[in-house]
This record gives sequence, structure tokens and C-alpha cells, in this order.
Amino acid sequence: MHYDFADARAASYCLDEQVGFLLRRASQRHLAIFAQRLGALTATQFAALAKLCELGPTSQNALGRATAMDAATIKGVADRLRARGLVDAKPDPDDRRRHYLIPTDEGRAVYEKAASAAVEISAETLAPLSATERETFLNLLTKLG
Amino acid sequence: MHYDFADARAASYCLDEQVGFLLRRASQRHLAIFAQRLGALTATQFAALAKLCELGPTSQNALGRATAMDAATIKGVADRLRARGLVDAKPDPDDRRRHYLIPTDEGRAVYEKAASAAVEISAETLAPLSATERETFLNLLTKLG
DNA sequence: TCATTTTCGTTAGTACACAAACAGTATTGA
DNA sequence: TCAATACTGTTTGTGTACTAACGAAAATGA
Repeated sequence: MHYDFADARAASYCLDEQVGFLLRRASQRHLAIFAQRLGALTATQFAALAKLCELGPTSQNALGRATAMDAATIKGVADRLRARGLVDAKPDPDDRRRHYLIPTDEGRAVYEKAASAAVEISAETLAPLSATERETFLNLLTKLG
Repeated sequence: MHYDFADARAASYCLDEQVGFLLRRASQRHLAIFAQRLGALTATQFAALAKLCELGPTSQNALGRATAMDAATIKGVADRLRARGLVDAKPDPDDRRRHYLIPTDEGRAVYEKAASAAVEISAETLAPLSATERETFLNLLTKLG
């Protein structure tokens, strides 16, 4: 694929208008809102816990794929969730390499309590947009995944 | 501020539809495109170098503010750019705490060469959208900064 | 059956990103 | 003038995120 723009070679490269920069800034703001409202769990940890509660027993790598984290990343996240007692690991009888991750009772309780806060966090992140704009934005953002 | 949603407490929290998750996925894809096209520099390093070339001599913290990086982050980025000989540091005669960052000749050359690639990277990131959608998306994304 | 390939989890290394604390310097306001 | 305040750069610690490599185990195909 080749992208030909009339001003591609011009000296006027404006960082503040580039997608990458804007995505980084929007993520920063979202994570700040998340940390302020839900100090106990990071956004990534909550994502893994939420997916695990939704899916039920899941292998570590499979949970990583479901939450868009690679094997190395999900390992660290799962380790920290296990260290907090929110997630348990049980060996898979069918595959000796694998062990299932399972939310503990406390993990489920934390998730249930945090879920409504998470919805508010999403709303606050999108607060600068009108209802119509929100829908449009999420629709377009989904296409960039 | 309080956000009241009819389904805020419902059990149906869908991770894959949350802004934060979508932002993370879009950033991941963008960074993958960036690394593939511009392996020599990270997106963050390029952002700092580009801003520095645009602004001219700038203190480290000021460059951090201009690129949305906190003091600890910009320090590491500046260190790595200096280690590569793309950026120089000179003491500020008016303020003994401060030293100016300045792009080297090589730094400017690298920036000039990378700038057109960076524009293509932005275009490829936005490729799933039509021209109209791109404009709308960037407009809305800017509001979330 | 047996070799190739894939998958699972793990480790090491690099690079952002933020919080918290620090000393040194500059600015301010009384 | 002098004390309070703010800003400079720095370090430490934690947490994401990716690459590359690894051994063990499983699935595949000839």
C-alpha cells in the first residue's frame, strides 16, 4: 500500500494533529480518570478480571488474546491479580502445559463492585462529546482496532 | 460530576465496547505500523525530536510539556536521543538548573527523512476510514485530549 | 510412526508512563 | 530582605507493552 499526499514532504509536520499523538493524549486522560475513580485496580487489570468473569475458566494466553495483551504482558497482569487473591490458577487435566485462570469469590465481588464505576469512567472519558458524537466516535474507533 | 445510566448496574459490562479498551487497541495498531515503517525511532522519540526541531532550543521539561510527557518520561526519551547523537544539551546561562536541548545536524537530517514516513504512518493508521470519516474522527479525538 | 510445526507458559531486555520524593535554583510577596 | 512558593532536573518503584529466545507439550501431516 502506498499513501501519496501532496504535502507529505513539506516541512510542516504538525505533531499535534497526528492520530498517534492524539490517541496517546486521549489514553492518558482516560487512564487518569480511571486511576482517580478506581485506585485499587489498573485499567488493564480490570480488563483482564472482567473478561475472565465473563468467559469463566480460561487459559492465560487465551485470556490475553481476549483482552488484546500478548503472552508476556498477560503473564504479569495475571501474576498481580493472583498475588491479590482475585484470581486462582488450576492445572488443566487435558494439557499439562496449561492451567486455567478462575476468578475467586473476592475477585467476582471486586468485579461486580467495579463494573458500575467502569461504566461511569467510560462516560466521563466521553463527556466532552455529545450523545451523537459519542456514538459516531466509538463507531469509528472500533474500525481502527 | 455524576453520570447516571440506566444500565450502569446491569451485569452486562462489555469490555470490547468501552472507550478505554478501544483506545488501547487503536494505539497498539498504530504503534505496530510505526515500528514497521520506522524501526530506527520509537513514536515517542520521534515526537520529541519533531517538536524540538519545530521549537528550536527548549528545556527538557518544556519539551515534555509540549509533547505530553511528564518529567520522568521525557528524561528517559531525551537521554536515549542524546545517546544516539540526535540531540545535544547546552547549559542555560540564565538559569543554572536548566539546560537547553538542541537537535544535532544528524538529528535534523533524521527528522527530515522520517517526517514524510510519519505522515504515511498516520495515513495508514487511518486507512480503514473514508476521507470524511477521518476528518470527523480526528475532530472528535481532539476534543478528548 | 516420526518429524515438523504449533502452542503454552516463561524469561530477559528495552522502552514508555506515572507517582512520589529529593536537592538545587528561581520567583514571589509580605 | 527574607520566608514561602514554585519550578528544574533527577531517582526510585511499579505497571504496562513488545521483542526475542527458550523448553515442554501437543497437534499435524506425511
